[in-house]
Amino acid sequence: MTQAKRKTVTRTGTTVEQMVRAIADMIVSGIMVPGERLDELSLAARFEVSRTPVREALRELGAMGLVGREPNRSAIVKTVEEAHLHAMFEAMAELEGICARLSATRMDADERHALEREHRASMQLVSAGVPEDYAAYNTEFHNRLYRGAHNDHLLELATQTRARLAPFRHAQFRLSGRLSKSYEEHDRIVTAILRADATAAGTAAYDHVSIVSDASTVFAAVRGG
Amino acid sequence: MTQAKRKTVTRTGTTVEQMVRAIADMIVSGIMVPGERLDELSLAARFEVSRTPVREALRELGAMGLVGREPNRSAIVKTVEEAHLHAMFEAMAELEGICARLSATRMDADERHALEREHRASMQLVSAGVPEDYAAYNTEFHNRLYRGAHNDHLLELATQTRARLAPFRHAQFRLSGRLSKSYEEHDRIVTAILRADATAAGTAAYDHVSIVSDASTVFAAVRGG
DNA sequence: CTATGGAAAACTGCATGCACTTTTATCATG
DNA sequence: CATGATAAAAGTGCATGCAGTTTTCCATAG
Repeated sequence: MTQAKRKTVTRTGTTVEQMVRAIADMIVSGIMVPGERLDELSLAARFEVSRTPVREALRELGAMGLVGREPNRSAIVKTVEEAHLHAMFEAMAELEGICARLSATRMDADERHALEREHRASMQLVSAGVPEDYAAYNTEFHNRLYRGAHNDHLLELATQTRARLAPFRHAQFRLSGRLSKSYEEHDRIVTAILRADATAAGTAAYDHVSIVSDASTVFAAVRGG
Repeated sequence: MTQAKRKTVTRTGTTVEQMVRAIADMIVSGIMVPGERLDELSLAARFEVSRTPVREALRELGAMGLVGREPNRSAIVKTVEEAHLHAMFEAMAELEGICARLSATRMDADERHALEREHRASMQLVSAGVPEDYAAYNTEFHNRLYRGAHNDHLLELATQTRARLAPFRHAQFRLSGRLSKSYEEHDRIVTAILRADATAAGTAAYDHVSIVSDASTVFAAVRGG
């Protein structure tokens, strides 16, 4: 019974997958700082497994771009330096623009209704003013846009890029006034999509991300050095 | 000396990396067919290593999206089903469009000259009519576009998507007339970029990929079943 | 007090082995 | 002849161990 340790009940997947998720979370949530070393032995101890699954997890995280790896050297949390950060936000803006543009013409009735309903409901979150709650809604809003494009690969690219940007976008909703601004920007996107105005939707989404980018780079500069 | 076996001289990287490249090549070049099982023991024997590095390579290939993996089951060469194939080509077209659009305004003088020079030189390849040679040039042409956007993340997304599509684009240059058509399409893109006409460059690149998509899906249908 | 050399400690890369799961082959039964 | 049970074979998941590389640390020279 040494090597059976189903932590939770359901489809948590294999040990390695759990670790990938756990480590990715730690990186994305900022618990692990860029540049930090991820040595196999410590991680093995931490997760109470041997080095073999740790190595596989690191390999996968490397392929995901979250950690850097070179031969005979410890894996390190990837430093997303200023330049690349800007590149990622720009790419994100383009991707969101595409998704919104496609969503405008491709979303079916249910998707449109859901989008509108949830968006309206989010007004309450704005007045409540709890950044964490709004952040959670915001993620779902954007995912809805990605899915609405009805293109699995775009969904994958957008999700992946968003995950990598997460640590740098983390605190943006704490900035005063950002919450209601965000709502207004969402509103422009939603309205355009409901009108099936592809161009307007694309532009609105692009601008929305660009603004977030500006808000976040300040934060990144403070935090990343 | 059981475990030292530097195959070639230079920076081939670690054993695992070599294997990743080798297996990816086999998949991408069609030597391994979608659905084919990749069992660890056979691969280990084939590459004359133990199962450990094989497992890591498969893990990475899984993250790259080239092979499918589920617990306690052999990895299999991923079948890119019709639907997702279309999605990937569409995403590729969007990405190329963005890269070309950005290239039009961002390429520096050297990059523009190189683009023009290589493009002109490729005319010889067209008349020579060797599909393999033109395919190699073509890859470089597109990479030039991705790099010209001066955005590392877009470069990464485009490269990644292109790699996954490679198997389905493989035989397209064998289609009669495709070579010179490709050259003409490239010409439109190059001309627009040299004029710094972002919109035209974007559209031309988008159309170029869309055409390749049409040419390739036929092939994919035949090949993938 | 800073630079340098080198040995020890720490860590990675890979091989091997065992437990558990899936697949395949065998065979009895309707 | 098909069918379902079941045991053997094949294969995956992970632990452990050893060889080789990198990092750390401390003594010694400048």
